[in-house]
Amino acid sequence: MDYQFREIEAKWQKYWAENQTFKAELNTEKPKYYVLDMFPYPSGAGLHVGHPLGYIASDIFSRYKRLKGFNVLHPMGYDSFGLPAEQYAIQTGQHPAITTEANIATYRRQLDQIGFSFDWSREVRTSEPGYYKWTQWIFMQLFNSWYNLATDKAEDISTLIEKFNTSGTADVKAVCDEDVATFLPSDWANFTEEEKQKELLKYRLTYLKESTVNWCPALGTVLANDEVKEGFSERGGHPVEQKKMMQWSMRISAYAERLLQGLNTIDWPEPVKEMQRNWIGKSVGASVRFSLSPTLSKGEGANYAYQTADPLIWEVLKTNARANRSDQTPAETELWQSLRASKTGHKIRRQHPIGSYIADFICINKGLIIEVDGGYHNENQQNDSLRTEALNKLGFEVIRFTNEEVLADVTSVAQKIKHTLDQRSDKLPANSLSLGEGGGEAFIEVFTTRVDTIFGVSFIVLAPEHDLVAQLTTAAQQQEVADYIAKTKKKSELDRMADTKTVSGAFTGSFVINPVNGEKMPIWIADYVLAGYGTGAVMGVPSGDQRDWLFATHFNLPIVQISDAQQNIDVEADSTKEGKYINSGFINGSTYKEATTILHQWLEDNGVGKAKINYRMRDAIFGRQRYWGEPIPVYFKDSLPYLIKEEELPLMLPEIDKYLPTESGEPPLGRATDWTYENEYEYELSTMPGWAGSSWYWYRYMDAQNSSDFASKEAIAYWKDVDLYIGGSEHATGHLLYSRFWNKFLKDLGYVNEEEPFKKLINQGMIQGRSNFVYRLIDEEGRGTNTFVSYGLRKDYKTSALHVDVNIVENEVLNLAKFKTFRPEFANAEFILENGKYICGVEVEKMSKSKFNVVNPDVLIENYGADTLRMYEMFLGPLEQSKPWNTNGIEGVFKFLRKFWRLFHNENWAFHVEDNIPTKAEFKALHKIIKKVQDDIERFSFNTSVSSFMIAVNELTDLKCKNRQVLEDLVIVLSPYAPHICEELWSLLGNKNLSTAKYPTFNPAYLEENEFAYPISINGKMKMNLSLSLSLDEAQATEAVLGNIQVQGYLEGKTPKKIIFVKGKIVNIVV
RNA sequence: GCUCGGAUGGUGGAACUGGUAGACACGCAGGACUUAAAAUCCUGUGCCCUCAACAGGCGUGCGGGUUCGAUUCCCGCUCCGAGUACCA
Repeated sequence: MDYQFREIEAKWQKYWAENQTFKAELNTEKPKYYVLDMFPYPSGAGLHVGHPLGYIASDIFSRYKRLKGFNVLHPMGYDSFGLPAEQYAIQTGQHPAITTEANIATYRRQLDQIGFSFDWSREVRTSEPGYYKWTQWIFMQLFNSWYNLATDKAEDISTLIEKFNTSGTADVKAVCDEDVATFLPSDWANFTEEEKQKELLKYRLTYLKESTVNWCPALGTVLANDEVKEGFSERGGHPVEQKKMMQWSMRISAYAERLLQGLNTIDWPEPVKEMQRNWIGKSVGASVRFSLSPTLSKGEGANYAYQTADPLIWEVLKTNARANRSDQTPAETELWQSLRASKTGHKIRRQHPIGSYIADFICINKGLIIEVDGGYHNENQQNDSLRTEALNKLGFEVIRFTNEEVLADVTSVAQKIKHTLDQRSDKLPANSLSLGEGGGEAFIEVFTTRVDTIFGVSFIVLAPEHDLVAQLTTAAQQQEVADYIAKTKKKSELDRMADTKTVSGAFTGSFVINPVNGEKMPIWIADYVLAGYGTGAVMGVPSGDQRDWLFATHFNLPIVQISDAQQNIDVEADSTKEGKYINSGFINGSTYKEATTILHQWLEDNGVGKAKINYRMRDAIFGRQRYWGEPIPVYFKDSLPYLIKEEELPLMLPEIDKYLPTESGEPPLGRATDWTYENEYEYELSTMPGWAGSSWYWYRYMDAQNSSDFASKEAIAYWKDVDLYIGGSEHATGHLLYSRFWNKFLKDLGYVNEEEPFKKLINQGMIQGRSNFVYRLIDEEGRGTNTFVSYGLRKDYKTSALHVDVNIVENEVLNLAKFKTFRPEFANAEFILENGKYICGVEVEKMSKSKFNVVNPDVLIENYGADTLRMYEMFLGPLEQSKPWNTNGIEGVFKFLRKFWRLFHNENWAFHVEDNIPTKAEFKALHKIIKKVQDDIERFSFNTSVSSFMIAVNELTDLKCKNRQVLEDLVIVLSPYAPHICEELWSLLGNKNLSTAKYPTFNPAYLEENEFAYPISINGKMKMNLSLSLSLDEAQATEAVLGNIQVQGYLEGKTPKKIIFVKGKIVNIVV
């Protein structure tokens, strides 16, 4: 029988499914090998032709590894939560679960007919409660953890509470919010439960925080940075704006350094690692504090050291403070008597301006403010907590006493104050570098990677959004600054990015002092400084930074040369690190390295800065205002979040009437009725983002049915990590980074064993569309006619190009009959042909329905079979290379499989093999392919092995090989690529279980030759071939070559100067 | 701008550590079989000169270099693709 691919493929697919042929073994002595594909989102369009490419490669690899004796885990599942199903639900009212289910069925059918060796018993779906239970469970672990910098890992929150109990915040080194409080164990003990929870939330690895988010009004949800491309949503291309919202976040920044270092330990494509490095964005530099210089000169200079107030309202505050001092409440007067003149051992001031407030009492060097409540001064009537918060921000701790307390027992109040002051260190801890540190001086903090250029600073620039801008702007500059900020806001993200040439900015009217030389320099705002990076403030060094140079030139600010190596700084900035410093005070004459070291030390010693590492990576937003996602297992009590109990998992997604946000703007979950925790507390209404379910799924495959753990300890210990992960590079900074983050976290908590989840990563190239065009003739009035001109002749006519369905074009030749039925108006189409054919134009574009360039794998399988599709997809080119989809060569692969089939059959298509001893040539052909295929697969060069199969089959056909022994081995070697035909032939050969056969052992003896046709080249140019025995050494070979008549002819009597002989490779004669 | 890829016949691509450039396939041309077509099989196919063969010349984006020898290594450039972006 001829090659009947349809019957053969159906038969073996059924056989594999019924026998669970590819079920990974549980108890085995075999070494493990875990091959993972990026699981698909089951979209309504069905499997895209790009998907099978990676799946086929991983399937070949898995089947090959099984033949090599490995216990292979090769699972598949669905990332089934996501936006499209929800969009569809909004439009149709259809529950997303139903759409998802239907789509999965299509995917499964399509996957099955390609003949993948997946272990379907381990299938996962992220939208199944049995799966998302564990996604929620991991969320809970994150909520219950903090990142301890001392041990450099995540720990249970109880270890933090323990520290608070025993030593307060003193020896806590954590990755946490910036506004954490500093307190003593006694303070902690006095915190209410609410206050404790509020404080702990600032440390948890998943936390609730007001943050600026990418809000997409059209989608009604928040998007992660990597889901926004150039100001538009990646999905749907809707505009995205910045908005402040309370949001769940993941403290991925805690892992920045480990995520960066881990990249050096894994075998991933360099571009992906590079993208992750850029995303993490580590910069090594220094933070420097520039103290604010008082703007008022009349006598204020003397007060400078104690200047702690907002410079703009200093005058007002000072006057008010003076008035307050002469109009004290009885309690204040009473207390002042006990505190004044260092009676407590600490210097305390009363009615002292701080920021835009006046503190009742303050000890500046301890950073402590004492407030007596119930006062009747105007400025004290503000909400106390607001005031405390603002003062905390400035770096001050506030303790409060009521009037009654003070009047009742002033001595005990004074004692308490003294005790608190005694306990406090002189400065606030160095890690809280906020305004107010260092005794209360106001300053602007900048981050720089070139602290060595600090003597070249001639101005400071703040982002227009910087917190201090309003306070720093003087009355005279008020209008200019306000105008500039308004202008910046109007500019869209896109404009701001496109317009990097125009220099713009505004002077605030205020000044800072450069700590290294005491020089006074102006504070500007400009939109080239970004609020979201570093501190939102930069020091302007025009001689060393081109942007600063442009800014200085534009606004006539001084440009100071700071290195003897800097050149042409009147034309452009020179950022050289060479040379010795000049005009640079105490670093004059030193080199870049020396200067940096000296300055780091100097900054630290003088309390005005320190060496600092900055990361660009922000914490990941972890909430979407969407329905079709994992509910966050949290409820709110007194507006603080609490976890539900572990045994209450999974928190099921509630049924709702429609899938839109509520009228009041709440997320869709707000529509759920009777959906409260313990019939009392509101649940969190946002759901988890798309990446939640995919950030740990490879562990679920290890033990997919487990109901008591996300996977058993034993399964995790055996399978460890993914040995080979194949997928698209579009996940480089999303999925692949989040997965590494969760993996490290789970490892810190001891749930998993490996630091990195994916040992080797391969990116399959993107499959682009390949569109075909016809050229419609245009008449004099510019209207399209019904006549079409072939591609080669289109230049002679006036035509317009039209997309034509690629499925009615073969090798760029249009099928005229099918074209006439393609659209009704083409029924009477006429053609101007070349060589009797209509040739279509070709262009590579994105694959889309509107461009008629979508090729459905189902059609190819119907026409050629899965084995042909599998081999053809591999034959297209290197796996990692992007390429346009093109079916032009598929015939060749199909012919190859028929030819292969014919090797096992006689002229009458009857199965026929012979049991004789293989000839030398047959062995040679076989062992060549055995070696070639194993080498190719190990280096993921699947396209070249397809070529080699063709060569092998051509050779064996020429040799008329019918030898059972040879053909049997050939079947095994080909089976990972074309499993169906090989299974059939394997069983025709009388064998069973091809998938557990042993890959044949390569024997180099069969490839040994005793002669080699040496290429003889003269001066490097190949002239002829000469067959010589491989046993000849250099002298013998040289003699034989020079003795050859033909060689002598080429030499034309010249004497060779030198002869290069490389055994088995080449002979080169130099004349 | 920066970072990372890439550029080889009419097309997809091969040449793995510097050693016969163009494997394998598509397409094209010619032939066999056939009444004919399809299918199948055979032959040829980088370009140029030449009736043709022999022989020769030129050829891996461009310009240099290293080397007996470069698609491969080095320097400089052009173009294409991807990512990223005023990151201090």
